[in-house]
Amino acid sequence: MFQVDANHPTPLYAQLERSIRFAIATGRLRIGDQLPTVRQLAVDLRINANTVAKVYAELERASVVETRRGVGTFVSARPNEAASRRDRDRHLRELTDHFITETHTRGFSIDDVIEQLESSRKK
Amino acid sequence: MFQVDANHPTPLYAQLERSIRFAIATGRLRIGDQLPTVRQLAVDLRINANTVAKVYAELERASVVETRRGVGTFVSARPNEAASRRDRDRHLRELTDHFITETHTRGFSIDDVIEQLESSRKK
Amino acid sequence: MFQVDANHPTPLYAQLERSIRFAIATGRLRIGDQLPTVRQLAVDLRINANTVAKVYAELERASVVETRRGVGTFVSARPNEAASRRDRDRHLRELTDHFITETHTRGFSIDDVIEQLESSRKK
Amino acid sequence: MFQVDANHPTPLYAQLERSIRFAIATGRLRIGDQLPTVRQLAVDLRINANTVAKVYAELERASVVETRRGVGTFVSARPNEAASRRDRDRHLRELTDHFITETHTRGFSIDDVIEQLESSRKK
DNA sequence: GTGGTCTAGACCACG
DNA sequence: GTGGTCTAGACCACA
Repeated sequence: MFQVDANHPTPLYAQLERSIRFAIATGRLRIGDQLPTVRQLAVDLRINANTVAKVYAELERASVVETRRGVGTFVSARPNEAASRRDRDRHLRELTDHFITETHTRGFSIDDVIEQLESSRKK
Repeated sequence: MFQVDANHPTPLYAQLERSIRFAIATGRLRIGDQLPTVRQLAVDLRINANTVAKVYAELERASVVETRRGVGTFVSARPNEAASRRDRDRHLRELTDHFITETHTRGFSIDDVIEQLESSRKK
Repeated sequence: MFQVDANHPTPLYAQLERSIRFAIATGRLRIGDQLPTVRQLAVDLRINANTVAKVYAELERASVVETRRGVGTFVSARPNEAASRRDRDRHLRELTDHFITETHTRGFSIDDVIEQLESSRKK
Repeated sequence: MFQVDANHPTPLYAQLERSIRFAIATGRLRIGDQLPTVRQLAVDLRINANTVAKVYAELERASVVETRRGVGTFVSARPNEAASRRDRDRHLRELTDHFITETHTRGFSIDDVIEQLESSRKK
């Protein structure tokens, strides 16, 4: 559901927070949906439970999620659709920029990459 | 020329390294081009010169740039690609497949991605 | 455990890196052993903690040590030697021939050298 | 005659000074022998003439060499034999320590190295 | 004037 | 308490 990479220089908590916010912004998580428990998510992502708890707390402070004691954590925010569109664009651009950088490091040009993607599209 | 954002949770040095690699990947920096001096770039980006120096050192370790003592820092020639054509193709396919999966998880189609890549190529 | 000399013209970080690699090469540090903490080693050697951290980071990049965040730094398993027996032999011969030439230029015989190597092995 | 390595972390001037002192200490350069001219040595070693000049000046200040204007630079020191012996030992030890570290980095044990050296000795 | 090294000290991420 | 990041500022090596 969410992804974090311990070797990525971005702090784990920031990766996770962003990942959750993005899932909500794009509708993969909707208002009222329950998030995984702190411990479960920590196990799934192989990170420390404190790190997950910190992110949930931060999201609660921002009114993005709501914690009901003894029950769980739920999505409370109503994403701003306009902002979401901008977020999507920005996010796609970041992903592709990083991909371009990474493939170039390994010796491939943008043209190589586009060609490969087009052949994937046809399939 | 390069961009970093002190408020972004990704470390400044990682942002800058990526930014430089991206400039090379997209052809805005070419082999032999001189990079800004350590101190000048530090002033431009409003970050510490040590942070810039760290990035240049890291890029030199990776043979992306070459420093000539007392002269400056330059984009170095790309190392020879020793792998066979077949290995290269397989490698590119792996990278691309991984990228498609990642973007798809986030709700982007292959067409979205190709469009974004094309726009990077034009710059 | 490790030695550096602030008056030696070789940079401290280079002295320390070599010292740690030497300790591993001679078996005084083994796979899995924990290295001193950054701050402790800085105190012991009377150098700045950043200098130690730089060395640990460099050794990690070279896969010589492994750091576990919030835990410590450890000697990592040696990467698999992928080269064939034949290539390895040739490589070792090249290194050794170069070394013999270098020591001979400075007036040492092969016997002198072997004797010195034996004494390192015993430690 | 002398060796310096621009990629070695030790400053060029220190490498060169040491190299010259060692040649004198071991008798490869004797009292009255002429050293190469600053410019010639700079060309041979592919370093800047200022660096060579700086070393010669330093050696002159230490009365190791003597410069006769318009003539050249000559060895003036009488090496201390006892000190020279200690220097030799220390030097050999440094060389072998570095060699052990380097070969270990490339996956060879001290035993591998000794074995290779012994086979070279027999030839 | 270029990059490189080192320091002292602050603050952060993680377990 | 562990390592990581960043800063400000000093001094050095080299061209």
